[in-house]
Amino acid sequence: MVVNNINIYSEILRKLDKLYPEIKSNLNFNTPFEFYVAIVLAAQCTDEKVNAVTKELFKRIKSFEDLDSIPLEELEEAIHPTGFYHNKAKALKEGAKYIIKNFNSTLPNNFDDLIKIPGLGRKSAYAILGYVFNKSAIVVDTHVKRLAVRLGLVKKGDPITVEKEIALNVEEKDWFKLSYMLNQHGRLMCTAKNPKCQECILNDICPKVGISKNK
DNA sequence: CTCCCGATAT
DNA sequence: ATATCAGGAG
Repeated sequence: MVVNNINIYSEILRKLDKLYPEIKSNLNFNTPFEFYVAIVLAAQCTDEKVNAVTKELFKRIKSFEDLDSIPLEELEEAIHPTGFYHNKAKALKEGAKYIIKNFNSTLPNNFDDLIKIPGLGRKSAYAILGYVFNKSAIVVDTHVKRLAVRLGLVKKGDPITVEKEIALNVEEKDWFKLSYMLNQHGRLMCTAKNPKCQECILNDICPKVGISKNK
């Protein structure tokens, strides 16, 4: 523990907690199955676009069996606006098959099983653990990665480094909350382009204030 | 590392 | 016209 120095992690947690007191996914879902579909579609896509698509899609598919049996072309058409639709449709159907066969049609609640499912990488697996099963998880998406670099928490922004660094410096009970708050702050304030540094609650502890003025 | 897609910004 | 943004697979 550093004594004569502020802990940047507790400062971030304290400040961002005022802005984002409640953890709520930006993806709309009512069941574990729906979150699984939504998180696969969310790859390289905004949550808003995913929600626009799933609103209708969830009326037609309600289980991994439904997903397994829906014709590929029909699924591709339904998810088209989320981009990468060939990949995603294939991933969803292969994932559904895998879950039916290996996990008795039930979404697993542990990382080692989730990461085996075709189409789920680390970010999606941890998002499922956090949002669906309320387990501790560090969800490192592009926003969390960007903020971790800008705030100087890591030098290298690859997701595993960010995960390790947060795990090392933050109590486990705050892992999911911290990654959630960094995600929200990245979406709303510390945007990729033209971050609003002047209005940012973290601008007193951020080494990168004014970044928008440069390239 | 490249490929996968498309909307929006510049 | 070209750049940027949003993960995973091979």
